[in-house]
Amino acid sequence: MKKPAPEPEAQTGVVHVSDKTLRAFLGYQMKRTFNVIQSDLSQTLKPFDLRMLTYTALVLIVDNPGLRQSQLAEAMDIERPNLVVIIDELERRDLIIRDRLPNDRRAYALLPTLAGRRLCEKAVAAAEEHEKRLLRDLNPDAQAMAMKVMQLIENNRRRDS
Amino acid sequence: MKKPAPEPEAQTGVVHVSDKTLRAFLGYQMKRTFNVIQSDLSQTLKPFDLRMLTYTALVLIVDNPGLRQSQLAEAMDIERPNLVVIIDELERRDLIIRDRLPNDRRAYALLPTLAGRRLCEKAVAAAEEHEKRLLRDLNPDAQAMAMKVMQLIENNRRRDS
DNA sequence: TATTGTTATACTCTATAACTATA
DNA sequence: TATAGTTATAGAGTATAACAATA
Repeated sequence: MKKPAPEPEAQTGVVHVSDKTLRAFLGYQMKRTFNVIQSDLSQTLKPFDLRMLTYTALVLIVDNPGLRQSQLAEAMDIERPNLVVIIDELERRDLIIRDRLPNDRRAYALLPTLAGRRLCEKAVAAAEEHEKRLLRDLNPDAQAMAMKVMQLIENNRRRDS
Repeated sequence: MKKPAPEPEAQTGVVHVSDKTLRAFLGYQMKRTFNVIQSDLSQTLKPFDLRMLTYTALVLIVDNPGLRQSQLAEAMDIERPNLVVIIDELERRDLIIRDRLPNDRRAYALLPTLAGRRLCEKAVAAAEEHEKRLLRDLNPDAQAMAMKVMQLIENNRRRDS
């Protein structure tokens, strides 16, 4: 983070953020970085006709066959109503099925189809490439550290509201 | 990251993500973490009637008086049309002004008002508290490392598209 | 009475094309 | 012809309340 010349009406296109402000501004860098990951991943998943949300849902169902919608929504950190259309889409494309639980007929067990598993495998391989590209400058220690930092932040989530 | 028992139809509420999948899934943890930061910051900014976008714009204008809208949009990583309503709102609340540049009458210099500076100061102080809370388990080294990781990822953004 | 999935709905954020006024 | 800001608009993603079926 170099400091550009602080003339007020600079036409350079370089925007200055003071150290004080930046320190108080985790969300600023976080959002920029997430935008990069999100748009890169979207491009990567386009050939499979998957978005980040449908991809995430599919991966989690393949990894956790029998998952209920409410559990999946919690894992994806989205509200239950918003998951419905995602599951609808995956089911319409015969990538997963909703299987009524015999012991609780309110809920569905979400199961991947064979086609779902196959598409998932290909999409995960592509996503691995995408991540390798984005993380190419980072040694495994730095990657692990970044993961740990994110998990710690998540654990400090507000309990209220 | 402990491994929960991998029974397929677990009712435990714990969702399993295999190591292989997780490794290929930076966006998954990133999104969860960003959600936490975003919703916590939104709560924090509510008393000031600011959202993350209006807050970011205000901070950057206070730090870079005379900025043009196109520069600000680039800094915020959003499209120019989407910035207009944000600037409209800040101007309507007399937190900033649009000042025509005499040498290029197409563009505006964005300047904070006194009220804008004051609100910004208070909001930044609140945001600092918010960040301290989320980062309380992290030593400065880990924080700096996480920042560096995010910047490196951002620098690997796709050039195409 | 509580929970699962659902519908409807509203709001925010994002992305694109086309316009205006200036350069 | 190109650029800065704008308008209009469409599409994602998100959040909440209310409902039917089931527990």
